[in-house]
Amino acid sequence: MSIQLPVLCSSVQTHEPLTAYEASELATAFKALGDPVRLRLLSLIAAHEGGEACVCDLTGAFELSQPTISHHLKVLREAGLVTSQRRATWVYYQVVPHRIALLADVLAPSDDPTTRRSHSSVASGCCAPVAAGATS
Amino acid sequence: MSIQLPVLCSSVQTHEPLTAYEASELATAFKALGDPVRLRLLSLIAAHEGGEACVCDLTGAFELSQPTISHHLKVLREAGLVTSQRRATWVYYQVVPHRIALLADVLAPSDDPTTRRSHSSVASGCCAPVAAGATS
DNA sequence: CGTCTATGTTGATAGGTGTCGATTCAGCTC
DNA sequence: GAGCTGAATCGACACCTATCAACATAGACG
Repeated sequence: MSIQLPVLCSSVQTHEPLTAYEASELATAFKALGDPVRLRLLSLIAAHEGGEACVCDLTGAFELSQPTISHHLKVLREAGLVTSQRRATWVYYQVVPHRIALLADVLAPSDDPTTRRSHSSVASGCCAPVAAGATS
Repeated sequence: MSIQLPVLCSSVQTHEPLTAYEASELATAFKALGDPVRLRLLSLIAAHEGGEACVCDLTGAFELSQPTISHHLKVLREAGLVTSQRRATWVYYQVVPHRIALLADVLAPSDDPTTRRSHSSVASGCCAPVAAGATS
């Protein structure tokens, strides 16, 4: 259900243009970010105590119905940007930091590789496809 | 015609959740990135000699009509991610590096502010709205 | 088991988006 | 000015998406 996002060697600002495949995978993630509600959901989850939040913590922040919030969370989940975890009656969502950091790296300028931010999973898996462990 | 993108103090991964306004402005930019064609256009322009490319350099890379490419370039331009410049018969597009770097910063983890990437215009204008000088 | 609460799913609908062909516009060259 | 080339715009169409109300599902609790 979730996509596989390749770890990239090229950045948007490198001399190596993105391949059609890379662009296609990345676009799915950026498209998920391309909605104000989902951006706020993401930051709300990250800002919430313990780095996780249940749906009931999130719906209150919007004047939207619960199914709509649930829909947006599904989009984020299928883009691999968050994971969900059921505990008792509640479903808790957490962000996937390395996934978001990967997107940041794609956008970051690459003219200064020495100071280039390196994130564990990103650095270790460069140029190799990495299965994104999203929720089942 | 172009949007104003505020320089943010909060990141997606901070304890400060995005405001509705910030999220709305950012979403416009991320939405522009949420299409594989536009992502490739962006990287093609950046990778092109001199950091700029005319439309005729770009259309050849896709099996899409010229109006379609022109449409995608317009979306990128209105999102403030590229600027255009007419020289003689040709129109040259260039990326707006600090704008893309700003998006990278929003996504980048903020738990380590000392190593946080700082880009000229971003760092200098923190928390103040910055007019994005896109093409007229 | 029945009920209650919290989430997810479905179906419907209005509006947005990507694409193209046809046309128009801008600037060069003759 | 006429004609040519590169690029933008327009109108139309198919497809996608955000949203809601209604319903279904999962687990807790009596």
